[in-house]
Order: sequence, then C-alpha cells, then structure tokens
Amino acid sequence: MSTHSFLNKEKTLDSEESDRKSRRTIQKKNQILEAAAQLFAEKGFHRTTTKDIALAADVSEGTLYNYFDNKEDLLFGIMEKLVDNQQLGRQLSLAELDDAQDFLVAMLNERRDYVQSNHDMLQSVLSEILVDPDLRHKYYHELVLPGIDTLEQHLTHRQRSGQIKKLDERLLSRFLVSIFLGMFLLDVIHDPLIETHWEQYVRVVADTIFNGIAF
Amino acid sequence: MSTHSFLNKEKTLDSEESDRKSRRTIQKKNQILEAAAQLFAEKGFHRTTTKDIALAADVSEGTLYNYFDNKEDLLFGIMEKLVDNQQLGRQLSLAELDDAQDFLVAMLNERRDYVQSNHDMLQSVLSEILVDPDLRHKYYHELVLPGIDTLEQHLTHRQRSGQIKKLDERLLSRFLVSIFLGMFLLDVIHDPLIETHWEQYVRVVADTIFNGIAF
Amino acid sequence: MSTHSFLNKEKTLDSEESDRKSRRTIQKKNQILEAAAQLFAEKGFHRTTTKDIALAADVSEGTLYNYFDNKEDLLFGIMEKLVDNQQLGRQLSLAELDDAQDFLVAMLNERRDYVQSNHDMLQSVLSEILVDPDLRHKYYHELVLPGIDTLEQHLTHRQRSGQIKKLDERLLSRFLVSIFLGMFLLDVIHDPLIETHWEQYVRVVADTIFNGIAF
Amino acid sequence: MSTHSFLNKEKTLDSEESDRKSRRTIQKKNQILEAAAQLFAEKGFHRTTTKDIALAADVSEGTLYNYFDNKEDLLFGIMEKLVDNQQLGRQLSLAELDDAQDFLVAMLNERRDYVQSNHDMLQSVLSEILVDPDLRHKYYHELVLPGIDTLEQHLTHRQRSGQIKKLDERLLSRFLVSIFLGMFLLDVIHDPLIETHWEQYVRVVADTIFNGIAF
DNA sequence: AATGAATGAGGTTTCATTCAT
DNA sequence: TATGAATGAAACCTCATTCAT
Repeated sequence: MSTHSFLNKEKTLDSEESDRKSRRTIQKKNQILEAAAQLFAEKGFHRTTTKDIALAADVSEGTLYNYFDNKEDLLFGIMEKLVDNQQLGRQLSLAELDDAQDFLVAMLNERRDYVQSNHDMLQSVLSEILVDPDLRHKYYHELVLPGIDTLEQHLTHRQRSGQIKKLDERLLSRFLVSIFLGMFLLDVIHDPLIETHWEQYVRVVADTIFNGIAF
Repeated sequence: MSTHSFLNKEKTLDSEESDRKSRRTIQKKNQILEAAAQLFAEKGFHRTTTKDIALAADVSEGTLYNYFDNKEDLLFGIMEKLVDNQQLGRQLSLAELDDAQDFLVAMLNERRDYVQSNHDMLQSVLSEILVDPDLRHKYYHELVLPGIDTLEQHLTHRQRSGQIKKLDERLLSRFLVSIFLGMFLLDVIHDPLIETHWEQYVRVVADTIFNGIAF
Repeated sequence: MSTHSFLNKEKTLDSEESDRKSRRTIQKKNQILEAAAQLFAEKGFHRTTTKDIALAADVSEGTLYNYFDNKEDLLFGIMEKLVDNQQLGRQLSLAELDDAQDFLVAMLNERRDYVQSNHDMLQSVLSEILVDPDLRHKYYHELVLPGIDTLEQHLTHRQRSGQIKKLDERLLSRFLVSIFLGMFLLDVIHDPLIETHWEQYVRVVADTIFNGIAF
Repeated sequence: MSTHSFLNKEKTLDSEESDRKSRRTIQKKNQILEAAAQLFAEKGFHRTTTKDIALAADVSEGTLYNYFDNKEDLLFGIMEKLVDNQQLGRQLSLAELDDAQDFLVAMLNERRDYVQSNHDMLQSVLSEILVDPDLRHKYYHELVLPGIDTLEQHLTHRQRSGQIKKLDERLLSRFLVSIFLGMFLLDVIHDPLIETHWEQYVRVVADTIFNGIAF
C-alpha cells in the first residue's frame, strides 16, 4: 500500500506536470488563434502575414511554427474551435420548449449569439471556404451538415407531434440554414438594419415562417 | 434604321473608328474578365497569378495592364459586369404577375437563373468582399441595396393592394435577401440537395413564406 | 517560286529572331551557371545563397528563377554542361595512337585537361553527389559509366590486338577510372605534389600500369 | 593485474569518480556521433537537422550542445574518430609480410576493411571536405598525409631491399592513395561491380601494379 | 497596341542556437 | 546535467508590376 501511494504520488506529480504543460500549450495555441482570427477577419487570410500574427500574438514567428504546421493550419485550428464552440452551445441547448414558435425564436437567438461571439473566427474562415476545397469540405461536414441534421430531427419531432405541417424536412432544414447563413452574410457586409433591429427582425422572421405572409 | 440613326446621333464624326476601337477594347476586356472570373472561382483571387490569367485569356501579362490598372481592378471589372447583368435581368423582369405567390416563385427562379449564369463571377467576388472593405462597399451599394430596394417596393405594393400582411417591409425584404444569399452559399459549398431538388425546394420555400409552417 | 522565297524570307526572319532569343537565353543560362559553379566550388552548394549567385551573375534573384526551376536545378544544369564538355572532348579524342602506352599517357593528359578546365563545375557537383541520390544517379549514368564503357572498349581492342594482357576489362577499366577519380580528389584536397610534378607523375603512373613495379 | 595498476598510476585521487564521468561523457559523445554520422551519410550534413540528430541519438537538442560546441563540431568529432580508428588499424597492421605483392594485397584489404567499417563516417565527412577549408585541411593533414607517409616509408624500405623498382616514392605513394580514394568514391557512387567482385578486383589491381599490363 | 524578360520587395518557412527550468 | 520551448536571422521562392522592344 505504501508503495502504491508512493507510485501514485509520482504519477500525480508527473501528470500534474504534463497537465501544466499541455494546458500552457493549449493556452498558447489559443493566444495565437485569436490573434490570427482577428487579423484574418480584418484583412483576410492572404493579406495577413505570419509576421503580423506573431506580433499580434506576442510570440516570435518561429514559435508559430512550433504550434502549427503552416499558415493554412491556422485556419484549420480556427475551424476546430468553431466546431467545439458549436457543440458546446448545443449542449446547453434549446431545452424542451413546448411551443414550436418559441423554439424557433430561441434558435434564432442562439444562432445570433453564436455568430456574435465567434464573429472573427467565422469571418476568417468563410472567405477561404469559398476558395479552398479542403476547408470547404471540412466546414460543410463539421459545421453545416451537423446543423442541418439537428434541425431535421427537431422538425421531424415537431411534425410527428402535430405542431407543424408535414413539409419535406430535408428541404425545410436547408431553408432555415440558408436563412442563418444569409443573415450572417448581411451582418458581415455591414447591413445596418439587422443589427439595430434584431428583436423586431426575429419576430418578423419567426412570424413569417410560422404563419406566412399571406392573409 | 431609325434606331440605327438614333444610336449614331450620339456619336462624334470619327465615330466609326473609335467605335471599332472601343468595341475591340470591350471585347478584349471581357475576354480577360471571363478568364479571370473562372480562375478566381476555381482557386480564389490570391492563388490566381496574373500569369495564369494572361495564359487563360490568351494575352500577355503586359497586355493585362493595358486594360486594367492592377490585379485588384479585375475584381472591380467583374463586379461591374455583375451589376450590368443584374440590371439587365431586372428590366425583362417579373412582369406584372397578379398572384403574389406566383410572383415569389418567379422571383426565386429569376435569382436562381442569375446565380447560375453568373456563378463564377459571383464566387470570384464574394470571397474577397468578405475581406476587402472597398469591394464590400461597392457590392453592398451596387448589388445588395438595389435588390433590397426593389424588393421593398414590391412588398409595399403588395401590402397596399392587400395581398400580403403588413409586416415591416425593410425587415421582410432583408429576410428574403438573406434567403437568396444563404441559398447561394449552400450552392457554393456544394450542398447537393438544393441543386438536385430545386423545383421542390422552391415550392417549400414559397409555401412556407406564404402560408407558414404552422397548422 | 516567288511565294516560296517570300515565305523563306519570313521564315528566316522568324528563325533569326527566335534564334537570337534562344541564343541570348543560352548565354544568360551560362552566365548564371558559371557564377553558380564558381561559388559552389568555393563555399559549397548549401553555403551559397541564391542572392550570392544572383549578385555574381549580375542578375536579380527573380531572374534566376526565370531560367531555373529552383536552386537544385542549377546543379543539374552544371551536370549537363559537364556531360556536354565530356562528349566534346571525346570527339577530338585520342585518335589512333598505335602504341598502347602512348595512348595511356594521352588519356591521362586528356583527363587532366578536362578536370582542369571544368574544375569548378566538377567540384560543385561532386560534394552534392555524395549526398543527393538523384544527382548521384545522374552523375554515375551520364558521366562515370560512359567513361567506363569507352575504356572497356579500348581495352578490349588492345587486348585483341595483343598489345596488353588479358585481364578482365570490366575490372581493369574500373581500376583506371578510380585512378582518375582519386587523382581529382587529391587535386581538390590541394595535395601540392601532383600539381607541381604532373609530368613525372604521369610517367610514373603509366610506367607502373604498363610494366609494374616489380623487378 | 599489473596492467591494471599501471593504468591506475596515471590517475589522481578522485580518479574513480571523474573516470566514471568521463567514461559516460565519452559514451554519450559516441552515441551522438554515431547517430550524426549515419544521418550525414544518408542525407548529407546540411539536410540533417540538429533535431534529427537529437532524435536519433535519443537525447534532447539542448544536450547536443552540452557535448559539442555547434553542429560543425560534430564533423570534427567524426573526423577524430576516423583518425583514431585509422591509427588503431595501423598498429595491428600489416605485420612484416616478406613478399611485396602479398603486402600490397594485404594493404588493399586492410583499406577495404577500414572503409567498410567506417563507411558512414567517411561519407559524412567527405562531402563537406570538398567544401569546407578547415575540415579539408584537417582531413588532409591527419588522414591523408599520414597515410601517404606510411606508404612512402614502406616503399622506400622495399626499394632498398630490392623488392621493387626505384620509382619516386612520393609519386608512387600518391598513386596508391589515389587508387584507394577512387575506390572509395566508386563504392559511394554505388558502382556495383567492385562490391560484388572485390576478390577478383584486388587480384587485378595487385597484379597490374606489380607486373603491369604489358606483355 | 502587344509582348514577356527583368525586377525586387516581401512572403513563408526552416533551423541552429540559447536559456530558464 | 538534461530538457525543449522560444527565438529570429536568413534562406528560398513567388509574383505583381514595369518597360524596352
């Protein structure tokens, strides 16, 4: 038993040390990614130099390459954080809102929050997605598709319980997703109205989707 | 013939020669812009070299600079063509469709056509818009805002004639525009469903917008 | 006929122009290769920077890359020149020297000349050959083996005509080649004696090979 | 036992400790040098990184610098081992072979053994010798010249005792050395024949040197 | 008007070396 | 004594742009 506890002590020490190390590594990775995301959002991936990033992250250029294989790898790092954050958001998700329209409003707001708190990272990544097949593939499969899937399930559920009409879930979910995407684009393009009138906008959207615009 | 003389009226004496010149110039500009747009769409603006463009356009690199001030100017050239094409599309546009839902369907299809026949140019320009303030400004003011405005007018008109509910037109038009934008993004990201199920998709979207998803 | 001559005139003009162009290209390639070879011989391939080479060749660094794909390609360029020069030397080669020993002496001198007039290029290439499989392969197959082959043929001929003993030509030719290689190495290492006593050295070598050192 | 006390005699009081230390030091130095030599032979000095070496030697990069001043110092370390090994080989050397031709054969074989068992180190060092004056100087003076000197003495001895002709020993010894060098080069360049036909090759070489190729 | 060779600033990346732990 | 993260100089290479022809 004494031996055992002795071993444990060592183990604990070791693991503590390696823990500290990996925590510092993760921290520094984040420090770099945040600097990069901000710059990418401001000037774009290609107009941002590794020197810029190093400076903004307060490390040397060499250090960048101790944490990331190359410049493009930074984009993948940003994407991973986006994926993590999305999953995080989903956990503390939309509870079980009984009313379907409440649910839609909640979802729009949740998306809005996600977009706002990950704005730089999303913008960083988006412009390259349009242009880099690898990144596009990753983005589609790890961020968009999961979103679509979750939506489909919710829709199916609501349809079964008779809360909403029986329209093709696959198309309906895409419709909703493209609303989010478009909303984000309008935001990035700096259309002033959505930002200033968010509350009303959500109401209009939710109302329209639920009740339609026809009399 | 009268048309012809009318057109001629605006021209100076040495018109024929300068005409031929400018026509050739315009043609070569187009030749270059098309090559550029295709490459930009494939590889992105920054990964496309002026050499690539010259090669694809079958001119020398030097010639590029006889027609455009610099590489970025090509993007502005592409944007101008997009604006022209949009205006063109709008003229022969949505006639006067009595039924509001028919109108919406027609509009969705018109957008779809526009997107499809200007795909490369749109994709070329979009990823840089996210990253280049000048271009973004131009895009917003010359392509997005006019679209929003036109939509607002249509909506106001339909509201007045009692065909649709009285929701805030500014927000409703943004809602519709963000649907188009999102649709385009899904397309660029290669989501397969919208492409293969376009007809049904349009129906779902139009039905939802008009009648809502609630029972 | 007039058409023909007219065409010819054009052709001549064209070919003259393209000739001038390609001649200038070849000239500039040589200019660069000579600068590179000298520096490589002095400091070695890796300690020579592309900037060094550009400076020595009196062109910009960018221009280097208009003529060679990358730095290593310069080594291949040097090797090609070595191969050319060897073939050149072989044409005006060892005539038909009746006496076998005269022939050996002539050959040793011919090698010496080759080594001396291609010294920088040989030294440039040699140290990388020891370390770069591609280059080694090329060197062996394009420079060493042809030399061995030629030697073998000569030896076979002399053996048949009864001038020398019937020893395995393949081994004997390798023996002679390794004498040349070793000689070159001693030269590069700056052993003073061979350089200062070349005439006598050749005599000793030829005498030994022919008559042996035994009484 | 007497030997043991003899060895101990030279040591100070705290000898045992410093002994262990220096023995461990020497061992680790060797461990590093062997790893380095292997990598240098494979990829060349410049393409081998200190990280590579550290990894292969199973130490950290920092530790490298506790044993060697810098990367180039590794080459000097390798050279020193080569010198040591050569002297070692020479001590238990060519006995006193009465017959001169037997002696030559034995010498060729001894060189062959040396080359084979020090192959990586020789190849490591050779390509840099061609390019690094310091190293070249050291190589020439500590490895080549001693070899030449030893040879000269042997030759002089054999000449005096009337076993071989009176040719200039300085040139003759260089001739023999360049045969060894060339042989080594052919080996490094991967000429297949010498390796597969070594026994016969030695016989041809020895026979030629002794009796010549002339009838 | 068209060409394309030349340019050189500037980008990404590598890697020997240092030093705090 | 051993470590390995951090460094930053410097290398190779690209490419938008110019300009003599």
